[in-house]
Amino acid sequence: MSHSLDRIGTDRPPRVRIAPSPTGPLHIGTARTALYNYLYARHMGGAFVLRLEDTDQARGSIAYEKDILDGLHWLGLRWDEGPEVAGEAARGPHAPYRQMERLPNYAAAAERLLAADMAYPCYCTPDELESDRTAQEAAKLPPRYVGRCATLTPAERAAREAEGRRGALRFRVGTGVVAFDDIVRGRVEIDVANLGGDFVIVRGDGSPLYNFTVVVDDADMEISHVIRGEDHISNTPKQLLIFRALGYPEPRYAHLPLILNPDRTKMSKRKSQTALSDYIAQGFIREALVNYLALLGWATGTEEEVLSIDEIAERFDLEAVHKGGAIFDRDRLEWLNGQWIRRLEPGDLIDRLRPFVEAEHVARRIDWIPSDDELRAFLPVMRERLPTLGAIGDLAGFLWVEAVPVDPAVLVPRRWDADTTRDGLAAARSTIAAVGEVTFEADELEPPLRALAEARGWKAGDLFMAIRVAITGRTATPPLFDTMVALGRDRVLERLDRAMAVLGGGHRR
RNA sequence: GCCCCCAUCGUCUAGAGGCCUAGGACGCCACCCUUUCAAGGUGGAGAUCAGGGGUUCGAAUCCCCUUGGGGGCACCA
Repeated sequence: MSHSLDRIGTDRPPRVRIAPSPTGPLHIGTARTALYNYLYARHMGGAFVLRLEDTDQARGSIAYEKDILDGLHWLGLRWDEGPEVAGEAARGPHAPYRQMERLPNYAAAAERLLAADMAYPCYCTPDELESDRTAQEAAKLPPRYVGRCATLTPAERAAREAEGRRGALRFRVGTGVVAFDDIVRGRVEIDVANLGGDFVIVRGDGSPLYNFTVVVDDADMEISHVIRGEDHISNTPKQLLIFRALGYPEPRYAHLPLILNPDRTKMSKRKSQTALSDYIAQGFIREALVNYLALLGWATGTEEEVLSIDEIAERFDLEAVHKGGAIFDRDRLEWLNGQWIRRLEPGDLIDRLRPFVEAEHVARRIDWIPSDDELRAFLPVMRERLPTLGAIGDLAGFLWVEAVPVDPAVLVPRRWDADTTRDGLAAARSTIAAVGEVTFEADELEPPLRALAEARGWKAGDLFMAIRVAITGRTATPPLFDTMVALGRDRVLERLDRAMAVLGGGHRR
């Protein structure tokens, strides 16, 4: 029994799948698993299937389903076969791709198992099960189903049914060792005795459970390679047993290392940001996320670091995937995000910035929304200063507000006092005012202002800093002259006046 | 408790017996560039390859043990 049946033809193009459960928003780990499946399919010229595992009706929701589908879409992971979405019909020869619509398949498979006595009805109550478990725990034994209903006679079953009890269906685990050759881990062997006894495959209410549906569906959909998280290793023998009981060929398995919290535990919502939608909302772009995720647990073997999804698919090799878990390193993600932002075409960057600019407006952090032309003009100095798209407000928000708050304490440069600052700003104002409205360019602003500083014996940096704070309200900004151009002559002069007013009276002369 | 898995700089990793006095990247530090902030460039600190035994002329790479870490043990997926 420890020998596998025929494998699905290894000579044919592989069929892989991602099978998310809509019980939460798309998790970054699920996203990576989906990506690896996608990459493997693309690399091998196989098919990437999407299946929704929605049998947990208590926890699942349509909102989560949408979040997951949108997220996968956003990442650019197009599935070759999958359920209907947003009015679009289901795609692929194995429809439906939603488990709640495949119930008859599970019922038929369950019937076969029951008829062959490879599964049996179990009438144990939750209370009985619970007390079994506590007793085992007290005796320091591993939790396991005691088999109370394993040998019920037809008469005994009938008696229970007559009492109105609805039996769950348990799969007979038997004895022996189940082994499989994992593509990333090599040979894995697990003694059936450690599976926790006969396990439930169909609930008392007739709904099927994960370890059962996954096998029925993977077999129906002719999935050849199951690429999933390492947390599924202990489920594999159970599933293999069902594949065999049903007479289905076994897929090959590849168990991916987990993505970890900084403390090396499995990445969780409690300790890390796990929802892909949160990363999207913060302004990470798909190119960076895909690039980062692909390189978390796998490497090209070369020193290439910044790669597009196509370049990655070209190089992808499941056998080179790591065995050890990897901590999610946000700093590295941000670096890659910056790399990719700088690689975007200007028009593309503007389109992607749009929602973030609008969000700033909605949050009333800016007074109006800049036009594409305004954004485009300032793009060259913005792009290398944006770690994420969401940083746009911090970086350039001062451009799109009526007035900027100026703190006199930061307005006065370190080496200057209030009087010098007032003088400097006044002098700068007339110098700037002298520059023509039409030809208000960075090239024309810098020389006269430098000359002014020199004539007055000021360090150019001090003068520039005072102007910077006066017109932006902050000490760290894009280059000053580009900033003045973006603001426009009138607004620069107006802000200088306002800043001088902030400094108050104390007329000197 | 039981079963399974894993183990190279702080982090992601290269490395598949001699090319390794262990390479790259992020982060960190310094310098350069520079009006601030970034970006970019150069350089630096940072790993007795978890520890101990073997095998071998030779081990980060193969084997064993120990230690450490993780995952799983549901009528969740």
